[in-house]
Amino acid sequence: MSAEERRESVVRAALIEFARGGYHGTSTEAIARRVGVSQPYLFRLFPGKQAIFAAAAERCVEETWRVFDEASAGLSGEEAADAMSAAYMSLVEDRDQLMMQMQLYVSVSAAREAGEEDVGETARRLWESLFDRVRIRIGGDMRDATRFFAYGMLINTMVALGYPPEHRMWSGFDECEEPE
Amino acid sequence: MSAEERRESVVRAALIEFARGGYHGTSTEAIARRVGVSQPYLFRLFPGKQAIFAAAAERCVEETWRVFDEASAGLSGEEAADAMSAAYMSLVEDRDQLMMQMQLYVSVSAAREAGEEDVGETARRLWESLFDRVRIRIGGDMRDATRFFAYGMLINTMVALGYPPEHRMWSGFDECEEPE
DNA sequence: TTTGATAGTGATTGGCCACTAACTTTGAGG
DNA sequence: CCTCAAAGTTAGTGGCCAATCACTATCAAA
Repeated sequence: MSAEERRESVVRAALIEFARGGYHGTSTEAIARRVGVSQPYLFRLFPGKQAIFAAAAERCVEETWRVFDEASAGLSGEEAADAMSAAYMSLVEDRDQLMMQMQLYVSVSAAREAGEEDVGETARRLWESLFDRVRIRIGGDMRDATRFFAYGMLINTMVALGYPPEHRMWSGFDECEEPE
Repeated sequence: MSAEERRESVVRAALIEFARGGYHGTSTEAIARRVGVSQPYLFRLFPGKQAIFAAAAERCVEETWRVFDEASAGLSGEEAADAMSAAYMSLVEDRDQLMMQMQLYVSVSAAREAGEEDVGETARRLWESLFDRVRIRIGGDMRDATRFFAYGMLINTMVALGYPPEHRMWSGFDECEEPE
């Protein structure tokens, strides 16, 4: 397998492992095991653990946009917002995708603590790129976009806490999304 | 200083350190240093690192409720909601309080990975206790409470990402809170 | 002044983990 | 068949960290 293909599979594996364990709670050993490769080989493909995390984070955000983009293709305004809401709700099935998002957000403060300010800049760049693409798609209004992301962040939180879909804590979402 | 008083100061120090570094990114050494005590002594006051984290998490949630409770004392319905929104907005100044919340949420998935399912149960208990107290205070409606917490989670995220208060990313919040 | 309980420390240990170095395998092109 | 580069491994290192153990210091009551 070519180095480029390996890097791709490392990113996929890393996204899953980091999503579940967080940056410090995930060993490169665990990632390597999931890829099916020896642990030191990761360091031939990436300069270090940080770089693997960064690649997984970027992949996560791009993947999220891909889901939004597909769901709302050809739509705009409120229709696009509804389509993307429904798409995000279905992402609840994909815990890893959502948890990787949260891990990215919290990792910024840990990195700042360690003096790595550029982690924060990267994370904000990713956030804004997603935010603005969504905002444009639903009509450009800042408040609409903010509301959209607010519910998104609550969904992330409830998935993190492990609430099953039928739990009463999900019952307050029926105003923003009534699929059928 | 009595053991009980020491435990209290450990909880306060732990909240700050865990908020900034996350569970795995924070050493008991760092907590002890902040308390001004030797690292092994922590293990006389608490059975282990997990217990310190749990105590800090519980403290964090109770403190958040205290802020809400004070801000909305004697109010109800929309007035209470507005007062608590404003109070939460002012909590943005207290990064540690907000970040500890997020660390609690993401720690659940890491704990589940490690087979400690009771961490999730504890976290959900804390979440629901806060959620329901707020919900009652603002009138009891599930959708209102969900909206309230949705914006709260977005605020947490933006604080985590390190956006200063005057940044354009905060401009979408003016529908839910117009202080003066 | 002894006694005993409680507060607190220094030294250590065993385990994990990111990362390195040196070596082996594989396979496509001449 | 040979060669050489790229893919991949085994073995190891130094550092950190949670937890333990054995010890000291303080002080109030008998």
